[in-house]
Amino acid sequence: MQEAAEFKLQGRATINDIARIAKVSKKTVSRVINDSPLVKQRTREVVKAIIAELGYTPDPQARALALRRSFLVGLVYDSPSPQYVVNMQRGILDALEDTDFQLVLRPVSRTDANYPGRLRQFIQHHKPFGLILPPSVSEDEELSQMFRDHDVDYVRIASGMLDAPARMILTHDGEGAAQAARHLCALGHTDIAHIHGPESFRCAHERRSGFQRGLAEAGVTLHPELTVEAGYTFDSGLLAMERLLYGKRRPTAVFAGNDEMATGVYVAVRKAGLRIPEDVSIVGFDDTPIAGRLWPALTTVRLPIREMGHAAARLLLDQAAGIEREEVTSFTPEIIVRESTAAPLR
Amino acid sequence: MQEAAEFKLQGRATINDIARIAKVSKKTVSRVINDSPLVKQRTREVVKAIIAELGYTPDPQARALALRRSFLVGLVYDSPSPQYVVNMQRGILDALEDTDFQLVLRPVSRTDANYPGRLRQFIQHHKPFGLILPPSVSEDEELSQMFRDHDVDYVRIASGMLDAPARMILTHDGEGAAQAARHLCALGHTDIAHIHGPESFRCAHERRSGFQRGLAEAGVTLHPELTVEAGYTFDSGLLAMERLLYGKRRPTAVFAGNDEMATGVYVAVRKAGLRIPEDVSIVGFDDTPIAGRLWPALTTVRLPIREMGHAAARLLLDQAAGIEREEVTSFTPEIIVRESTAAPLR
DNA sequence: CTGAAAGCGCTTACAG
DNA sequence: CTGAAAGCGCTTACAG
Repeated sequence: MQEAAEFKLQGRATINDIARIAKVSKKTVSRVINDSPLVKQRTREVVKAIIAELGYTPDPQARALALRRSFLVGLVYDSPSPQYVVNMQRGILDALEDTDFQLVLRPVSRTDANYPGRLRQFIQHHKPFGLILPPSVSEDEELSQMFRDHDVDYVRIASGMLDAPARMILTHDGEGAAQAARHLCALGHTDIAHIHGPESFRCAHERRSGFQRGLAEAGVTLHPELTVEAGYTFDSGLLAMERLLYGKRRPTAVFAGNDEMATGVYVAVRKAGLRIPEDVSIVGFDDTPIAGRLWPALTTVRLPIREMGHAAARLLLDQAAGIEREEVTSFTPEIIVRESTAAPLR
Repeated sequence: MQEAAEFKLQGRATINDIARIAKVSKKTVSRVINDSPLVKQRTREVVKAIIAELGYTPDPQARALALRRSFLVGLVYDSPSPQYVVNMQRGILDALEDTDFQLVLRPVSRTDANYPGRLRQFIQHHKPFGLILPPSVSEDEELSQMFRDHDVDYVRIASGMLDAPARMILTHDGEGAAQAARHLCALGHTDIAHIHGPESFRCAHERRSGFQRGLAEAGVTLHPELTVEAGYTFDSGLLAMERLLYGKRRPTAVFAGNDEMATGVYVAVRKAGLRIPEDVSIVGFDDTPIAGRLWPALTTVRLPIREMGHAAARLLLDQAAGIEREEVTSFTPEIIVRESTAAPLR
């Protein structure tokens, strides 16, 4: 059996097969697999050649058991926008392709008081390799503390510097919002409204203050009665816009805190019998696929969500490889002018 | 140490802790965990009580190694519609919640000739508990054969009876398409176009033939020049509609094979300066979230995608539990009449 | 109905 | 630079 296996392997090869054929110990094979420097160059080459020849790949379950750490990367999200989630998934999968890591989905509800408890159970039980946290999950300090306590790697995607550079993907949401403001002011708008996301999302604040800053540069002020809070969802955007349309001063332009809400704004404007952009100009945020599918196509602030997901996963792989990282990875959004904005009719 | 652990466990409890405290062997604890009938009632109760008290849960990595099978459920998809994918994920996650199973994402490209090879590598390597296959991946016979050869459970979601009932979620796409036809005919349309999905998708055939059948009932025929193929994507839907609008006979109503393409149809109609539904009535298929976000809201054939995902995951859990299933699980779509359809102006 | 031993395929101190 | 032994936390025949 021992000898026969050298020629014909039943099933997949194991570390023992490699060791036997290479005439070294399993330990040495293990060292080669794990890129330990403590292996003689010649030995390493021989082992690698045999690994390649047999198409051997170490069993992830066995490694997980021995390392007390699985090869799962969890995406923990509570995003109300499905488009955001899909794009992020794509980016992460791009980075994880051809690695041993698998992406697992962990949607959570921050309104569920026990959501950190459920997550703790998940990490204790499945010992994920790492976690990726988009907003607003990324903004929960207690959660990150818990991950550190349990020694699990994570990357936070947020619009503020909440953590060490190696654990952060920083997005300059404020700058993107300021661009939206400059665009609308340049067109000549002065009665400008802003529908922002929920107070519980930090990026909602960033976008609002960036927008205000941009307006201020042009000498325009954001009136409180033209500033309304919504929930980053289609329905809440629609409702918020209806409130604005029937308020005492009707805006000629609206900046919605994300594309989902902007989509709701479209419907409210249409239902009121008004035209886009002639009667109302609309700007969104994110540039999710829906932006280009609307008619007229939505002018929006593009956040490269897929690339952000890719970068977050890369960061996790770097942490594992022990690569130190001093500079923070950051993304600055950029306005994409389409057809939903024009000069006001006056 | 041995004794101390009885009172204070460092880290999480293991099967050894349970066995020691219950004064039985690990094997007996293992039997209780795996619901073996070969345990005396009294013993089972004692062990279960201790498991509950310590909040013990068996380590998935260790079980995976011993069972040669992991606790991952893979979603293998090539759907061009992101909304479809998100809904399906939600349904699967609903069913997997509070189980040990994790959902992993395996997007594939059927145009990549080596895609079965990549999947084989995944199943050999990660030994997933089971796979869920929505269209069009579900329609690949060779793939299913490979899964059977490798002894991995799977569930196919398709519009035809391609497999054993225990491995199928059947959708009656043809019936849904027939409803769309009846709806348009009842409104008085006779010049009706159909933009169908790619020939490589079985459901595209089903929808087309069901639509034709529905039209035939009302004595309406589907003219070849009003039948065009597209790719189930927004862009392809837009292009297809433009071809129809500038063809020799302009339809008063269009049935698009999915909502994504219907969204493209909206834009083509708008760009041509025509109104919805006055000049052109539009019907979609799927009832993804975008249907309700369009203006006017899209009349579409609702396929309960989330529920289908849930049912597929349930089927997988049933297979694992050894539950035999004779009847097939099936879903019949239903038309949701919204605002994008009306009588032709004539 | 129950248990002692061996094994799943890796890695981790510990020696040398 | 390399190896023999023990261990990660489970399950699987095999006995009794």
